[in-house]
Amino acid sequence: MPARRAARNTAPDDPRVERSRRVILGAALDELGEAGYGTFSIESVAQRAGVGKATIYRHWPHKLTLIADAFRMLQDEGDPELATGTPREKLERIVRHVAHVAKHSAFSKCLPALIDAAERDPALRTFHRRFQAEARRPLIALLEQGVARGDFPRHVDPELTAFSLLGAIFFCRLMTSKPFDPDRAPELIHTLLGTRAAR
Amino acid sequence: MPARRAARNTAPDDPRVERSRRVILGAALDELGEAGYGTFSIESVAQRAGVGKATIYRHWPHKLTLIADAFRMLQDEGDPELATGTPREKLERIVRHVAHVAKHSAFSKCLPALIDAAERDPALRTFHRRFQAEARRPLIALLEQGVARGDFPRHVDPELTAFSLLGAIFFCRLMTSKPFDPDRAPELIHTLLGTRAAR
DNA sequence: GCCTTGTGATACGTTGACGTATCGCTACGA
DNA sequence: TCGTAGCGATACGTCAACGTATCACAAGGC
Repeated sequence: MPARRAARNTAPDDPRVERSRRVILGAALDELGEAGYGTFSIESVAQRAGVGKATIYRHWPHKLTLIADAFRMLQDEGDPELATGTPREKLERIVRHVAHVAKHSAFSKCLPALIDAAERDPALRTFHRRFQAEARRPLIALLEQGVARGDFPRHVDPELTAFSLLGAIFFCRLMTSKPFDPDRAPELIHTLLGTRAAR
Repeated sequence: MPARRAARNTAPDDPRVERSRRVILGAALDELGEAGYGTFSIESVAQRAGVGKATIYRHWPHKLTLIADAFRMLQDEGDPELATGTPREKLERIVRHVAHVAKHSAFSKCLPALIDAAERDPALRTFHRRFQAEARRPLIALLEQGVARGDFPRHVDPELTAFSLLGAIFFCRLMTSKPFDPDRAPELIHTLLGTRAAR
C-alpha cells in the first residue's frame, strides 16, 4: 500500500516523492536478491539507494511493508505473448517463458528470500500464493483446452501437469545449482505429454 | 565437522559431550524450523536446549558451522523400503515417501531456511545439492529400468521425469500453502507416465 | 574418594540495526 | 522570486545478538 501523501497547501504531487520511492524499491530488491531476507537491513537499502534512512521511514512505516511493496513491484515482469498457434505451441512458449523467468529475473533472485519470509509472514504468504496461482492458471487453461481438443493425451490431468511443469523448473532453480535451461522446454513437454515433440 | 576433542589425560570420551551435542543440534533444528534462517540465534538455541551459550561455542566455532551440522543430522531421515514389486509399484512407493517427507518431516520444516541460506553459503549449497541428488538418483534409476523393460512409455526421459515428480511435490510445499497429498502419488504418476494407473 | 573437565549460569564489552529527531540544502510549485 | 516541503546526512538512544570470560558445581574416570 503506497500510502500516497494527502494533498498539501503547495506541492500536492512533488515528483521527488515518486522518484525516491522508485529508487528505494529498486535498491530494496537488489538487497533482497543479494543479502536475502535474513540479512536485509534498512540501513543498507538506504546506503545502496543513496538515500537517508529517514526518507525510507517517511514512506514505509516498517521494514516488512517495504519488503512487501518491493515484491509487489516484481509482479509486472510481464507475461508472455500467447497470441496464436496450437495449444502445444502456446504451451511451449509459456514453459519457455517461465524457465526464462526462473533463470534470469529479479523475481527469481529474490525467490529464496521470499520463500523463507513467506513461511512466517502471512502478508507475504498471501502475495506468494497469488503469484503462484497466476503462473499456474494459464497453464491449466491451456492444458484443459488441449486435452479437450485432443492435442494432449486424455489421461493428462491439467492441474497435476501444471504442477509438474512449474515444479521441474523451480525445483532446478531452488534445489540444484543449475536453473532449468529454457531451451529444454520442448523436451520437458515431450516427456510429460508424449507424442508430437517439436524437437 | 564435529571437531572431536583430542585425547586428554583423564577423560578421553566423556559422555556429557555427546549428550550436549545431541540436545543442541536438536534445538537448533527446531529453531530453524520455527524462526527460519534469518532470525536464527545462538541465544535462543541455548535457551531452548537448556544449555549455556558457552557450551555451544565450545563445540562449534561459529553460527554457520552449527547450522551446517544441524542440517547434516537431517540426512538420515531414512529412505523408503524399495523391496519388491514392479517398477511402477516401487515408483509409487518412492513418490509417496517423498510427498510424506515434504509434508511432515523436520527437514521439510527447515527447507525454506535452508534454501535461503544455501543461496549465500557455499558449504550449505554443497550439502543442499547432495541431498537433492540423492533424492533424484533412485528415481532416475527406477525410471530407466522401467523404460527399458517397457513398464513406462518409451518417450519418457528419466531425468526430466524425476525433476517433474520431485518438482511437483516441492512446488506445492514451497510455493503454495498446501503440501502435496501423498495419497495423490498414484494420480501424479498416472498423469506423467500414462496408462496402467494403480488408481 | 579424588581430581579433572564439561557444564549451566551469568555478566561483560562490542557490534549492528532499529526507528527517531534535527538540520541545513535545494528542488519544486505558485 | 519566494516559501514550502521533501531531501541527504548525521547523531542519538535502544535493543538484541554476538562471542568471551569467569565461576561454582557435579558428572565422570581412575
